[in-house]
Amino acid sequence: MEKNIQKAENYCQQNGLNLTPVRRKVLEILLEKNTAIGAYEILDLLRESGFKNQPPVAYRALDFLVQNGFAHKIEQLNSFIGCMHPGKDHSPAFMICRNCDSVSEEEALTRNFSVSQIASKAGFTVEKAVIEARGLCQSCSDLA
Amino acid sequence: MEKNIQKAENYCQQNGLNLTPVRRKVLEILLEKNTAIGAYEILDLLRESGFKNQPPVAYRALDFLVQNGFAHKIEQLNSFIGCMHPGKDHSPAFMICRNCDSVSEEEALTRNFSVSQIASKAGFTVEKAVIEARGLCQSCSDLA
DNA sequence: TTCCTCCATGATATAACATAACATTCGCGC
DNA sequence: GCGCGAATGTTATGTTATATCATGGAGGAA
Repeated sequence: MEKNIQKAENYCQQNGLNLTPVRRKVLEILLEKNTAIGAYEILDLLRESGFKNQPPVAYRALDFLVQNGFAHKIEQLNSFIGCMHPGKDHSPAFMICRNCDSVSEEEALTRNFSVSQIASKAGFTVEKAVIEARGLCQSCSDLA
Repeated sequence: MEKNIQKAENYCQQNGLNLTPVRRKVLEILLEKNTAIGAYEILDLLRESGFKNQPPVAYRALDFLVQNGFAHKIEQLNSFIGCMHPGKDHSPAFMICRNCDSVSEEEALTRNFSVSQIASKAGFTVEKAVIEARGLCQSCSDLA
């Protein structure tokens, strides 16, 4: 995980972004889990680490992280997850396990899979696509 | 629109579902718009029609409608939209225009487009997929 | 009929998620 | 030092959603 933070810091330096202590801490929090975390849970963890804990603190940091590709919002869960490849242009699809709550990020931009293909039939220009699946992850299937 | 309500009523009768006055009214409200509507806006409209207007009233009706395929939740907007083909097994993709707020439903289940294809690579079993794109609709593109 | 049960609704309260608005601080270039 | 912009501090409030318990009404069984 520390490696990912390093990568984030490098990326920020190269791109004139300011990875301040709160932002960095939130990113750490996100990267430590493979589940999505709500803003208020993050807030609690921030407080434990001595940061201020009013809602805007978390939301601002999350905005920054999402904006710059270090995190994604999982719309179905109203929560957030760290991203392992910031900066890289990607169109993620999230797999949310209903059993263990794990969330995994897959690459959705393949020849066989493009929201834009569907959209273009309708004359729609896609700027951002949200793809989130619910179901059972590998491990939870194996247990069944 | 009245025709769609009719269809819904028939479908309910055939499937032992109870399209009560509130549920029917909420469905009417949803079908009258081509944008997504929030629960609290629905609540206001319900009150105007003489229904009770505590939050659970709207959420219960919406649960019923979503459960039975008469409506979908648009996760990015925390709001709801009526569905023109209840009962039919479908996997919708929504196109949300950032300019005019229209939301259109497209069919996502094609040979070329399956979340399950992506998921299966990861050993994930999809039970429900949410696909929502943001961008510009045809008419708004034309104006630009 | 009476009772029971199921389903839907009524009603109150509160939880969970998110942002508006304004004040303060601090680094940086002039 | 001063002005500026970016980030953070702070207070308040807005928005979305659910838990919980009470009530009512249709339909079946004894």
